[in-house]
Amino acid sequence: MARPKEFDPDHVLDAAMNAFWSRGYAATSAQNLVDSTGLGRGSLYNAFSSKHRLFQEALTRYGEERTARQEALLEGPGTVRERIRELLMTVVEEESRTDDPDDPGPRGCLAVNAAVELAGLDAEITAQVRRIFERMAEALRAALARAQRDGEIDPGRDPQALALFVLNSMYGLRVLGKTADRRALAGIVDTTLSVL
Amino acid sequence: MARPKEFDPDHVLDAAMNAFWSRGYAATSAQNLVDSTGLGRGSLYNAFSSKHRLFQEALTRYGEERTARQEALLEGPGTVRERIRELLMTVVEEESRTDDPDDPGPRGCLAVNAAVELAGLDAEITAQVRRIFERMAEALRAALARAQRDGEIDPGRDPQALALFVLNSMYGLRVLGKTADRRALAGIVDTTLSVL
DNA sequence: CCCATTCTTGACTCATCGTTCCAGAACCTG
DNA sequence: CAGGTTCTGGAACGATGAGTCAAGAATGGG
Repeated sequence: MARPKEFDPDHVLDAAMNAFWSRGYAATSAQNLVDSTGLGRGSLYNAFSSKHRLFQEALTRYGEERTARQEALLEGPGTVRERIRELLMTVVEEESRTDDPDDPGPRGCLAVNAAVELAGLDAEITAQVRRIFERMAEALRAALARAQRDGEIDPGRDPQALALFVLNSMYGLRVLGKTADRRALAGIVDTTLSVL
Repeated sequence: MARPKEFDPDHVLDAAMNAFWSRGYAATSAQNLVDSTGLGRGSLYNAFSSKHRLFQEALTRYGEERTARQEALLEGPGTVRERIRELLMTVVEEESRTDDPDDPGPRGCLAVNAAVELAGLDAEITAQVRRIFERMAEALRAALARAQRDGEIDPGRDPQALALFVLNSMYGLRVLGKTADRRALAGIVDTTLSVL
């Protein structure tokens, strides 16, 4: 009934997501998005209406992907402590700066970046970020509650409080990762885990 | 010998600092800076050369002020645990969102905001941020080492590692503060302090 | 009290911003 | 294979970005 799209919307969203992830929202121009997605301006605006909406869709996609992956990681085999250590060490690896001077450095977490850049300035995006944060907190809470049932962790502790504590450490790593080296970050992971 | 400046550079820097703090670097326009400082465009550029340099000077001023205040807080009376609790609870208060819908929400920490927005894209600012982070870590390390000498904390622990852990929690609060409420943040502070 | 110097004001430059528009191409249904 | 519809590529739009500049005003040393 009409001409079909020539692009895969998910690929385009991935490309846009990477552009926003590397530069941030404000510093990513429509031209950058045209270049990185390969679409023409018309197609891009026809499909996504505006830079703002494109960012929202990219952030949603990021949130789905990430939280799903991290939920799977937490539900994997081994003790919950081991699972949480792996979760945090994945962040450490992602944030570790290399010695290559051409390396643009770690990109952090798109949701954290969006929170810092846009929370308070953009209610919609703030709400999206909150949903992502809450979903991650819930995944951690469930894992910790499981550890309590299994006798791995003191059942007297508040699993929700512990979950927020771990999440807080994780987001701290996203910030300190901008300047700290891998050893320092790994030490923080050790100290964080000593609470559990 | 020449016409004297009609403005106080420190006041102007404070005004610019607040503008950048509220909106971020990229989203703060030269016009915003003209409006918030009250200077004419010419005077602003004559005194600070460029938006980038103005940001650097504002960030430097922020770093001096903040680290000095936090060093003083850590060196104050009482146990080091109490001092660190007060430091973290100050952050919690700063980041606590009110129920007022007109409240633009917490602004976070300018150094953390700069790290997230600009690290990897701007080597000079990344270096400045690193200096601020390291100075805060050192202040914490000194306080923790003092607590060890005083028998308040197990002298077997690595004070540098503990300092980075506390700093990491603090920067995590700057992120989670964008969406979490005061109770959640206060709980994170409690859990963080349970390590010491 | 004049002159070299620096500061102030705001109009101006020109590049780039996000977005719109349009002419042609591609498709599906009938 | 005609007609209705949507997609494509890129030119064009008005607005705004960062930064410049020129003309006048304020200063203090000679």
